[in-house]
Amino acid sequence: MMPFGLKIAIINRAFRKRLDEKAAAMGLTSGQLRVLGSISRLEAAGVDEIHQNDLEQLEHVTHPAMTKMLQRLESKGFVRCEPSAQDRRYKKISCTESSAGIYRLILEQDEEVLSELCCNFTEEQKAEFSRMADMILKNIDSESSADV
Amino acid sequence: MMPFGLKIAIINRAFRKRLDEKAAAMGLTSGQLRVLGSISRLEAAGVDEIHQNDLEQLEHVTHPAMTKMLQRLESKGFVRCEPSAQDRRYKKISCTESSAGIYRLILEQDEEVLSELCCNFTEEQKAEFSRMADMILKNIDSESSADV
DNA sequence: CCTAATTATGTAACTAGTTACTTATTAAGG
DNA sequence: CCTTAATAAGTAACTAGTTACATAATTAGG
Repeated sequence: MMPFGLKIAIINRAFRKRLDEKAAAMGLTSGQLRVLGSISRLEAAGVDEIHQNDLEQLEHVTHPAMTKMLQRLESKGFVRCEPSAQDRRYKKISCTESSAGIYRLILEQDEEVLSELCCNFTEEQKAEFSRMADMILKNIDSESSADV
Repeated sequence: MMPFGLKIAIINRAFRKRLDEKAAAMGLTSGQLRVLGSISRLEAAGVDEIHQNDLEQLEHVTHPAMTKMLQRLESKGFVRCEPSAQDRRYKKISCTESSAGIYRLILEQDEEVLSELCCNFTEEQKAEFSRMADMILKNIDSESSADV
């Protein structure tokens, strides 16, 4: 039997690959699209100032990973980074005009790829699968916030 | 709602992180452990000569990724690579004594991590989740083998 | 107040993945 | 046979992640 670690790695790679193909049309990678989506989501939620830290916690990535990701996105002109006025340690992050309406597109393409991978699922199975993924995420979140 | 691409990326990172902690005790990373497991699995299945190509197809990774992975594993002394006698293009790969009994350990630790992540699942839910992952893998496999 | 701890971010060096290109060996056709 | 195709593996340059360490700004204690 194939270990679960290998299964999830393969599924993750397959998802990324399919999304990369769609993202390339916008001059982006799947990872950049994902981060851009997270920024848009926080903006839509009404967060006044988005900081690098917020994105790291949301995506469960380390500081250096997000530092470099934002540097790439900034150099491509998709996000803007400016020092926060209140606390100069913080970096205030925002989407530029280039990435303004991109969020809906991201969600659409994400849903398309999921449907491709789950093409032999019933609607009920797809919903159940999504619920189970959320249960795992809840465990991961509670554990990482518990290590105070 | 969080896009599925982000969900699976987070779950994959969480799985890798937990497995990395266990693998570190053996001087390995989770990725190296995973590949070592795949080699052991092919050996146990009675494949006479394991080639780099076989591992790439099994793990759905590109040639250069596996080339470097095997170079790292070889330099650490966990695998042996020798040119095949039949066809000198092929590289014959085998586990060394250092990694002989490691397969059972890999499966145990994989199961442990899965149980941690699915701690709020019933046994039935865990089995159902595994079945669904297999269904997705089947789609991925059939698609990649169809592009002849 | 001023030092010390905390916190946000940055940098270096590494593992792990990608695409694109090169090399070497075998297989196939004229 | 001998050239050409196909195939296995390697290399270069990049994205994306990790740990460990450095830097700068704010917060807290004495």
